[in-house]
Amino acid sequence: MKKYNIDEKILVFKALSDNNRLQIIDILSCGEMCACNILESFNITQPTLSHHMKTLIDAKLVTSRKEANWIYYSLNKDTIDELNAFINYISSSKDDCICKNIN
Amino acid sequence: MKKYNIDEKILVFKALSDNNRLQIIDILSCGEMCACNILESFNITQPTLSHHMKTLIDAKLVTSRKEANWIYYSLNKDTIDELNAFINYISSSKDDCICKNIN
DNA sequence: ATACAATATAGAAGTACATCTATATAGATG
DNA sequence: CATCTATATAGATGTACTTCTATATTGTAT
Repeated sequence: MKKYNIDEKILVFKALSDNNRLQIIDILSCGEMCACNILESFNITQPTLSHHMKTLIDAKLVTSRKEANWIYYSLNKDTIDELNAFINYISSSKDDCICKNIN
Repeated sequence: MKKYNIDEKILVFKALSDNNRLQIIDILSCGEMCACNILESFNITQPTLSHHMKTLIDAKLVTSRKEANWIYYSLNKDTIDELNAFINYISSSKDDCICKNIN
């Protein structure tokens, strides 16, 4: 796992471990959207949404852009691509695997 | 997200949100291994490992097989493939997206 | 049968997380 | 400048998670 920052990946997996946040990603898959529009789709309060958006941004799954009164969010496809690559990496046999040191 | 069981995916993401469990997956990527051998690679107690293995099995990321005194664990590649498919699905624009109902 | 070895379960302690209400901030508009 | 609108922060509460020690279970071997 040399070439990956595990702590970053854990942040990403944690961000994806919540139903509301998965739905937010689903919504953003169609394109950029502002917080107030996202909020309409959920039965959560505005501070709760704000908290979830922060979690997604900290995990770099989402980026934000301010325009006038609104903050527009969009998916960060690079992080998603990297996540897929990481999942394939840890689940595939490799030369620098810890298991080589067992026995 | 019609064709996916979100709760199952959340279980998988939670299972992957832990450094020890990611390392266990890394170790198992080389092939089947018994609990006692996995334990050697970690600074955790046997009950803690047992708990982590249960989490991985509940998420269907790992399967187990009993032989004599030992339980052998291996990766469930199907779950990993499905996870990659799911990540691609939620992050891609689609016809049944919730966002279609916004505005 | 008894003792041992591998793994699981119970229960406890501390930490992290999701959510809420109340309030603050920052920028736009009248 | 005062007000309104969109979003963020603070602080509280209840739940979930990680880890431990102690003990139980289950199967093997003497």
